[in-house]
Amino acid sequence: MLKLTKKADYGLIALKHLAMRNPAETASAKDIADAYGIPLPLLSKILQKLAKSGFLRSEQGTNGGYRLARDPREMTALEVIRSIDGPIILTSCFTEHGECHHSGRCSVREPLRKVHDGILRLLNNITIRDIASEDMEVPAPDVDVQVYRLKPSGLAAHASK
Amino acid sequence: MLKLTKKADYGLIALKHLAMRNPAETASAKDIADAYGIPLPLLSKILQKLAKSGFLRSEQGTNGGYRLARDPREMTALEVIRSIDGPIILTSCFTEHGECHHSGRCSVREPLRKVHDGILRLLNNITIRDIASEDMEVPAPDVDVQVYRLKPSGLAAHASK
DNA sequence: CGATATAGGACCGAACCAGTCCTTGATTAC
DNA sequence: GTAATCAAGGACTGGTTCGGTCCTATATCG
Repeated sequence: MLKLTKKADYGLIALKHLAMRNPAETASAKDIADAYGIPLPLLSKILQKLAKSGFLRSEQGTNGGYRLARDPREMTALEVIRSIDGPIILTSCFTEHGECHHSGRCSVREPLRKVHDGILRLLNNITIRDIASEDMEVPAPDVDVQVYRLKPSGLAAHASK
Repeated sequence: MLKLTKKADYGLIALKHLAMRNPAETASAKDIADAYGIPLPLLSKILQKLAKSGFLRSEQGTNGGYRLARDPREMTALEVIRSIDGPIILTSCFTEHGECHHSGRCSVREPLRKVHDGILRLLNNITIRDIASEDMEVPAPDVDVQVYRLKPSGLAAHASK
């Protein structure tokens, strides 16, 4: 039902945390876990993944921890989420490389691919730096270019379970 | 991992199917299930839900079945998905009504809300009619307004599990 | 009546998510 | 050298959700 995993959340939180600090100092997994109430062993694995994916540089030993490996402006939410959760697949009809195993029968594949690409684009246009900058009141321009043509009931409507 | 459920897929497929037929005739759940290889009892419940949500009108008895209850231009993918899968919540930090139970600690809530709204907008801008029109090569204009500013590696990159 | 429909409750296996536990190994402080 | 502090990573578990099946009840037409 179109939800991000908590791991992805935690990963973004951690990266934001690191992006807002002096890049010279490291923060340990425990520091971050404590700061946001995230279970330490869980966060550890997320940070390990982010390190392996090249977002973080890790330092072992006393006073070790993690620091950003790249400029936060060069880390998109899309990359981060993909590195933690794996590829984003809107519908099982296509993997990120395409191909539906249902052959030609899945008639909504192409329309949904548009949505899929739109979501990727959305996530790709948000960087860790955007997230770390406190005043997201003025969002990245091209994220909000689209006309907000919702009907009054649109977003407020709430489908009962 | 940001995936639509198969139920939502099936629901969209069914609505598209109905939208492309003569609105005077009904199609039974079995017809649709057979046409797309969807398990009948599963599809039945989806159609029931869609009927209860006002997308379909159902007719029981021999030669019964389903027909669209409204103009397909007035049914958005967002409404359909919500009616089948329930509310879309990008992150557990906020329900569709807002409110994070982690109080102030979840620092990425606001940035993610932008993504969340973007996705809703995306889905809200696609109608069943859009999906049913075969030539989606020319997509709804405001869905694709955004600049496609992906780095070369962007969409192709594939995060290993 | 009997065939064909929808309506809907109960149930089940598999997958995945979130989280825990435990061990290993590197680095620094003492 | 030893202890403390850190990351690395494998194994496991409880819970939830998803996808799907089964079965019964009810409505409608021939």
